[in-house]
Amino acid sequence: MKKLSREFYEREDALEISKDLLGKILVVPTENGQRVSGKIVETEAYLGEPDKAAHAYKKRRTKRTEILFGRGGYAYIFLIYGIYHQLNIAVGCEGIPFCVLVRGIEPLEGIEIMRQRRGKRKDTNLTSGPGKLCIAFGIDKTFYGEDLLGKRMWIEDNEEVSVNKIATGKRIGIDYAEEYAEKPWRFWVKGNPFVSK
DNA sequence: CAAGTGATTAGC
DNA sequence: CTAATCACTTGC
Repeated sequence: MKKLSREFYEREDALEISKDLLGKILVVPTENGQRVSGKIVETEAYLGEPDKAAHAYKKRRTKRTEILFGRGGYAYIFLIYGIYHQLNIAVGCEGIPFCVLVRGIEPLEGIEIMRQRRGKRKDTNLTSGPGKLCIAFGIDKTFYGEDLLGKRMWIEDNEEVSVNKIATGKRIGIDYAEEYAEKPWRFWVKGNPFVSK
């Protein structure tokens, strides 16, 4: 398996990238080098400048969103509701603050480790939500700004998800974004149990 | 269904 | 400086 290239992340179309990321493999090795990985089954796109739901709306540039303005292919981690981390991927070229939020992952390798980190729960509950998958993969804000072509975490290519298995819908939890709350910028793999509810 | 949680941001 | 806000999860 090979890592996705910088070019993959630096395309102009964040919606296209969001769709393409479905079915790809996120890998975050543990400290002793064991692979923990899973298939991405749910994503959301945030289009930066015009998108009221995005942190980088109107090119709002702060300490937190800074990474989005750099090149594509870097991890954008942030804390939400004081407790949970979320995994985003900064995409688009320098100066274009697009990002893709990873909301659902199907565990593949290192499932035992995920169980340990998540406590005793049903397997479908390990990674079926943005906060949960970060716990399962051990992602915290020390991963902020991590290069996805580096050694600490990356995404591997995998077979394409056929178009007729991809579902589209409104994004979650952004009711404040007015007309942008209705945009169908959320993508998931139809019928997959690891898609959040 | 409601509450908890604390970083981040915007507004004085 | 202070207050308001929030791209969620869990346990009642």
